[in-house]
Amino acid sequence: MATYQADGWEILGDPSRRAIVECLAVRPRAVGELADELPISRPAVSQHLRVLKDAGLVEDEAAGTRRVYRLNPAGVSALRDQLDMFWRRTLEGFQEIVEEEDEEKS
Amino acid sequence: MATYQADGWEILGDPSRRAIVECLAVRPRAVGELADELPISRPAVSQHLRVLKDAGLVEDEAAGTRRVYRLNPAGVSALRDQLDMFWRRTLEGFQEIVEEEDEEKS
DNA sequence: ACGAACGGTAAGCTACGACTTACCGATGCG
DNA sequence: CGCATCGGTAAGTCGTAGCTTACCGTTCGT
Repeated sequence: MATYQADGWEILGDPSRRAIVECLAVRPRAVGELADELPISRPAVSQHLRVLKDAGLVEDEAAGTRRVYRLNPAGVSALRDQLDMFWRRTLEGFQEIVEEEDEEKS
Repeated sequence: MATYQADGWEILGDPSRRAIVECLAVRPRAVGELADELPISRPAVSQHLRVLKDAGLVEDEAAGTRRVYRLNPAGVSALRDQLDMFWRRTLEGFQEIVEEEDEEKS
């Protein structure tokens, strides 16, 4: 896999990209369909799809003159894990502090 | 709370900010200490801390001439929840697709 | 075989975010 | 009291991510 994980956060840091992911989560779509639902142009969508594809988050499939994109299960869960790692590392040392604070969450 | 959640992803999208959070997770620190451990200047750290504070992720406490920052448990878990919501929404509709794919990995 | 639909790519513009230097107020110490 | 340390703020620079328009190749339909 030459997925070359671009840090995860960089990828989902962009709102348009998150929208695309959420959109594809509902069901696979062609590029034009995505562009219709988003406030950006079709080329912009194409560029985002490229990033998502490089990250292994989506895969594409030719369907006639159209190109249908869908989420890639493996890529999605890989990214999810990567982000979870951050939280794990953070909350790990952080746990002690929380315990000191005890009841703080109102 | 006028925390005004700046979308979560925007906040942790920046590597320096993530580094600060991880750093504070270990133990509270003064601004200068943070600047020493990071490859950026002290004012830059200050600006990041501002963002993190506005987001309710950290809280500060005056200690003499120094100002000690620490993670805010409530803010951290709130942010975590917010990000989890994205995953939940995404994976929800996505689940069906995964089941269709069944064994597709490898 | 021609025209239309679809989508990827190139080139260029723009806006914004991160960083720096410079300055200032506040606090602690001799 | 000055003097030094610490940190927040202002102002300005710079890089880059995201967007658009324009163009081109490919595929389907008739």
